[in-house]
Amino acid sequence: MLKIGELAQHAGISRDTLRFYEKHGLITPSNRTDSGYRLYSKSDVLRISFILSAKEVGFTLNEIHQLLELEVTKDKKSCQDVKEFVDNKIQVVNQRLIEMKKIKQSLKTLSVACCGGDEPATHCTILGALSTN
Amino acid sequence: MLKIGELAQHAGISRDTLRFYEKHGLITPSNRTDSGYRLYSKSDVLRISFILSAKEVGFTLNEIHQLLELEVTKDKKSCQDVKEFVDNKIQVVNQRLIEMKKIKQSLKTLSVACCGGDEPATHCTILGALSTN
DNA sequence: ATAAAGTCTGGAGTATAGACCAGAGTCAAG
DNA sequence: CTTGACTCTGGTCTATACTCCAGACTTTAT
Repeated sequence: MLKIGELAQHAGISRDTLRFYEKHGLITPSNRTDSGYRLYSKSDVLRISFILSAKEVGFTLNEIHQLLELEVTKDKKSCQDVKEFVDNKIQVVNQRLIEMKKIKQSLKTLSVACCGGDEPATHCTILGALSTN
Repeated sequence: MLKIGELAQHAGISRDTLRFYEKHGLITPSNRTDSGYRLYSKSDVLRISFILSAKEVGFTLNEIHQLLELEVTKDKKSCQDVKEFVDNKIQVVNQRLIEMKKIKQSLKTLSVACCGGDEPATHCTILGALSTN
């Protein structure tokens, strides 16, 4: 079990951020010491790592909350509902992947095209790089 | 030349957002009518589309501003500086691509694993899907 | 010619995601 | 057994990226 400072350091975020996530229902420490210190388990660590990945990918904390709440319990929420929600998120991710590859290509063009040559200046701005792709 | 409302509709954003971007130096309409209405050219449209792509990819408006300002003029800013900046952004994009693919895999697992079967419940949450990847 | 729709500037308000601080209690080392 | 590092709660503050007026002017459609 990790104390808040340990988890924070491990995850590369601040203690305040962990408490902030807790206040917004994204994570609750598995235990507390008698004196009230938060104690985080391995699965808490996994959960935090998911939250950070999802954030990096562009999901809001609100969306991440929804993703974490998803549970196909077969009675509470129909499997189909979950599937729809998730498939929708997959579409979003796919769209972002496409955008990301476009941007990456432009950046690469910009990176290699302009150094040490008489490249036309049109390739030497991000917009120039964009329009040649 | 497009008026602000036309460009807004075309780009799928609001007029206010366009004015907001202008205020923050991301774009300036190529022209104005005599009465002061903004007029946007084709290259303005391209610029907006870049801004939106870059935003989707997770860059802040500030970073996008920097990207748009990049110009290898060989005297003002050394080519090497630009290259470093851009290569750094490429690294960021690459990292996000990795995270994105992880998340996508988890979502896919979640999408297919839980409907119509006696799948173990551990596969039916996002964290369950995550840990099996 | 007039009404509706669009645009202008300037400023205030909102949502998100934290960061920071105060005052009090807790723990670990010397 | 005290000192320094850590944690607690509750609250305020900040940056980012919009969003929404208000009041005035312009354009477009009938």
